[in-house]
Amino acid sequence: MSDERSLNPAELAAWRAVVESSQRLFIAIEDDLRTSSGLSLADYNVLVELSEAPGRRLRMGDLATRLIFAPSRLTYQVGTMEKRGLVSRQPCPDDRRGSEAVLTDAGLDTLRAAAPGHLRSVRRHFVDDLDAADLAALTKIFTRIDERLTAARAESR
Amino acid sequence: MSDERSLNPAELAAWRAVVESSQRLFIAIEDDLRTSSGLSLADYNVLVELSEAPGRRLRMGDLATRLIFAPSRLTYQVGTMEKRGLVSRQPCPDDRRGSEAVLTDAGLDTLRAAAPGHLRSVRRHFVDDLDAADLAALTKIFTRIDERLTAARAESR
DNA sequence: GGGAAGTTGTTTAAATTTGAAATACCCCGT
DNA sequence: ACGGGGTATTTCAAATTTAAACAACTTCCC
Repeated sequence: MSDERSLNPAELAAWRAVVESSQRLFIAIEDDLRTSSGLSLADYNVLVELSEAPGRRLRMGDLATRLIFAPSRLTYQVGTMEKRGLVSRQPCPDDRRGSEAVLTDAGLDTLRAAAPGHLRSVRRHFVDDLDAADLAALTKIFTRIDERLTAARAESR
Repeated sequence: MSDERSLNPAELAAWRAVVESSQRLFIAIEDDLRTSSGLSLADYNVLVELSEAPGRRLRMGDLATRLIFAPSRLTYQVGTMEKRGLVSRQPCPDDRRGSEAVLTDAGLDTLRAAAPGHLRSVRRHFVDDLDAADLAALTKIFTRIDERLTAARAESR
């Protein structure tokens, strides 16, 4: 647009709205999840990813990528969930460096118990405020941003 | 929409797109800021808030609210910035319980040095992908979400 | 085959974030 | 003026996150 050194008011307003509101949104939804199920959003997302994966299991690296977690963070995260019996860890059959996180039955039960409340929370704080056009716009915009980021990341290697 | 227990595909797609992409977006922009200026996004935002405040100073509580920081987190954050000479802390004149964070000249210089690069980064990863309609849509949507959250928070007290 | 080079995960220590409790103070009603 | 009930910020310990250094494999390429 104008000066490439700064942002015009419309650009700045959009950027600040996204930064601040998304922050508050995630906090509100995580608070709901914590009080209704005792799970953190990270816990929940691990359970979702594993439950959707074939064999209810994923390589640590895959899981880390999907969750956008640094490797050591995932090691810790899965460690705490293992202690609580939600997942177990198994050595990877074909690659002995690797290990897999596996969803336990208890983990699946926990997810099933937590999901309705969480989805209700997402609906209440997010979806209910939006019409179909809004949803489409958000999906388009954030998908595009993500593609660009991925492309940029690929370049810088 | 349909079943109030879950989300339909369009709703789920929008939610996941926002969660994942915004995450990656913030990480990318913070990485840029870190390498170009050595500041974290939290550092930067503190500097921005103080620079825009009358007298370049804010009560700790106000600052915490604007940054969406828990009080003790802000105490720590300002502590590290004080060590680096970016801000100073002064007792609040009219309320002896309180203290104010004050932007130092060095802090302002640091902000001025960091801002162009940061804004360029925001432009590159975010603004450049969007047209005026996208920006307006984002501003509208996230402002609405924020209003609802604030209303909900007010209710629950 | 042998080893250099690259992967995958974990470990460690340090930095950050959280949450509860402590501290210091304000303000209102008596 | 005094007590009780808030409010503002810090302190402290525990939990989480990060970054760097490792250990154990795999892969490539000769």
